[in-house]
Amino acid sequence: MEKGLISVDRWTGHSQAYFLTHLHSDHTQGLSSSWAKGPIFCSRLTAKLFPFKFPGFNLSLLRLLPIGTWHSISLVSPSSGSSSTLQVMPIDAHHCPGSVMFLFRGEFGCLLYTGDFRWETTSKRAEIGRTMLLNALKDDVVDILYLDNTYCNPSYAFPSRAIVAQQVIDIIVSHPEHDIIIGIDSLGKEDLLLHISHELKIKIWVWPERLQTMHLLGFHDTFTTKTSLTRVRAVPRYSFSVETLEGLNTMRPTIGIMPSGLPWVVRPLENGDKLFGSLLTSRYNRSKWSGNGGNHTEKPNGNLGSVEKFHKYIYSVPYSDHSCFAEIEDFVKLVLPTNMKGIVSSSSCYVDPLYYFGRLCGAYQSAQSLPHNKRKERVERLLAVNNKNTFRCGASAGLERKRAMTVKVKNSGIHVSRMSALRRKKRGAKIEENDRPN
DNA sequence: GCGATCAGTT
DNA sequence: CACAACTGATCGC
Repeated sequence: MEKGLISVDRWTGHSQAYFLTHLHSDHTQGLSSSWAKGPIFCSRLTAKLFPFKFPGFNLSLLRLLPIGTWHSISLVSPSSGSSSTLQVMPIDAHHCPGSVMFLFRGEFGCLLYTGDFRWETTSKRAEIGRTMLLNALKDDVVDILYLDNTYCNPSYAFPSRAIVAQQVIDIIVSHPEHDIIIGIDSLGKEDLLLHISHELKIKIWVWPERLQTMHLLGFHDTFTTKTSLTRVRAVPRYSFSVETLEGLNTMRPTIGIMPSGLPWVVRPLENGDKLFGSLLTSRYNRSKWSGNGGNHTEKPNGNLGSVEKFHKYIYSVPYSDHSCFAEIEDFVKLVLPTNMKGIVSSSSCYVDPLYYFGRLCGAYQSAQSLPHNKRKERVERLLAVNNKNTFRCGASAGLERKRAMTVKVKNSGIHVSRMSALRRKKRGAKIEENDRPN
């Protein structure tokens, strides 16, 4: 079976060029310090952060692509030996530092791979990104849009990060005598922390490795590893728990703030436009929260909008680095691709973006009715993408995936996974199964 | 030691 | 219940 000439966020196969959208670990599975299969194309900031994540990596493999400009890459078809030129433009994805989308064009047509992205309409930076994309697309039709469909369901609605950042300020200001703990990952949410620091004129504690990352990002004055300098600390999300907060509160009054992409599901039939979400595990829900009567229902901060207090020490705020449904819709309307695919299929509930946005695709009907779309097949032979979205597997893996295949629920657009819980994790089995003629 | 896979965490 | 992102154990080489 012919392998893809290029790979996006996919590191286990063999390609001639590899593209990295950003440095979160679910996009670098298979990448390591000793990985050396070929050139990696990424943004300048990702390249700067790269050696910190993969010390000892052969940096001569990295190819920096300035954002917003086209670059040509020569590829050679392994089967025919003929060479072709691929053009690629990285575009700011507004997901985390260094994150980009990749716009490709070549003999195969025009592809846009968003990686993880947030498409806010309010900020200056978002406006620049929108203009950049429109300029890049002005002479092209996107044949296939590979879309971050993490929250591709109208149930997912949350405000812009700027609004939520202000909500976080309100929480902190309303607790002047408390220490503040904020859960973050190894990359991302820097803008939130900078906003807090700027508004409240305080430094923010981070753990030592995170301080190094902050320095690499160019933030030299805002962050500290000295706890005595500030009451606001950003801690690893995996060390942020109810138990942690309860332990801290035996020493000093402390509240936790979790900026989370957890589902902020609109429940129109319940409490009007109130937003609900949860950062609590089911274990905790059963064992402690429900047993603690009434505490979580008090609303000491009536003006916090969708902020939800789940625990006497913990606030969850809908600060998401992925696009909400309305933003995905805006994006699709802007790009108007001929066809599209979701790149996230790890959930037990996969929503095909075509269900919601298919009518926006110019050639959607014809693409669906044609038994063989030659152009699409050419495209798919060229491009191998990450394991959330693999189009190519060996024959035996293909058989396995037949068994684990998803089932399309008629008229719902929701594919209910039949994978066992064991096999459910990020197998990327869903997308191409529905594209292949049987 | 390394990569792949799985289990488990918030 | 759910998510994205992450850590850590284990296994085969």
